[in-house]
Amino acid sequence: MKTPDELTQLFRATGRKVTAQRQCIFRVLQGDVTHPSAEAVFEAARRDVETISLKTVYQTLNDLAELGEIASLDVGTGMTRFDPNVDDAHHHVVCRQCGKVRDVYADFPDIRLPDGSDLGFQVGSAEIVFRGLCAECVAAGMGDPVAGDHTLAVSTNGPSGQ
Amino acid sequence: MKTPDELTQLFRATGRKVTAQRQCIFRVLQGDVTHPSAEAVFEAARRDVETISLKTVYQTLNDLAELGEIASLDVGTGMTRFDPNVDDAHHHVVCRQCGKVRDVYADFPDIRLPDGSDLGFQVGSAEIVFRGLCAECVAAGMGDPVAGDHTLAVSTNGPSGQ
DNA sequence: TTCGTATCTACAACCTTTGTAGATAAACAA
DNA sequence: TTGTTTATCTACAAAGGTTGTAGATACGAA
Repeated sequence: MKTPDELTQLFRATGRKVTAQRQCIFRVLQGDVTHPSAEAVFEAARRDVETISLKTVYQTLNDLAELGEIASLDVGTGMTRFDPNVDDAHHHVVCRQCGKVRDVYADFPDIRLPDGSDLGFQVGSAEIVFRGLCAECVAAGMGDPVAGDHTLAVSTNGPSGQ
Repeated sequence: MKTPDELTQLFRATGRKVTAQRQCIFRVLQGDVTHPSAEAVFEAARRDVETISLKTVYQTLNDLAELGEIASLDVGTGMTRFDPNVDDAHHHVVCRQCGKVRDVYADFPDIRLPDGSDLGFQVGSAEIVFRGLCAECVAAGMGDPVAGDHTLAVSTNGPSGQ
């Protein structure tokens, strides 16, 4: 994701207006590695701009995703998560217990559909989601990292796949 | 997934009752490779049992998932998809345009988090989702298989990951 | 400063999924 | 077969996340 200043320019250049609410969201996202939900961005932004509305957060996040400045991913935690990191190809690891999401910087050059197994699909990208328990949930004795493999998900909305 | 008869026995053995509605759902799922949504199962089941309710479909699908007979996956199409195939380890390919989901039977033995990149996570499983355009959408001229990589997702709810 | 227009907030609606209540029917024993 | 228990059924409403609408506001260029 670009810096708040660069995003300001980008928004103006694309016919969008730059408001205090939007700049606040730019700052909130800057350097965030937690893949926050819209609600989480809302909570954080509200600490700066008390009157910001959830709708504005959704709108701005969707604009940023449309511009390719952030990626929206659905990792099965019930809500869309937003990833400001779109510059480096990466995958994700998700905690089955608390829903924590982190980037995985590892290259898997072999992830390619073998010829004949594409069922006619023109495949453009591949994503890997690792599932298990984060350190905190392990320490809390949440048990088997595989057990209860229920209702999970992954989905990206980056500029060009990853 | 087991056969409808085997599922009938399994349901009884686990203290569940077997109704005409449930057996209808068993039959609908049998051999289905489309990864139907609850709504799709509902539509199909209603052709057999006109009075079935959507709630019953959700209830039965959740029961089947709990028993490990089907997997629920969230591939970012907005609703949970259900996969009767839980016997073979596999991954998924998703059409960006129409939401079609198909199984991918390919083994990727290298999909493992390198030491030190797990961020403290105890990883139990990994899923790969391939995204692109299905043959029909390619024929319909839906364009770039990568463009508009918006709002996608993947999530399994199998018996023990994959 | 002025004006046109995008954005704001508040509120309601949407969609998928789940909870509740009373009616119904499966399972099992007699 | 009949009766009894109890899970399941349908219908309805509600939850949670997300998006549409309307009028008020404020950005940004002249």
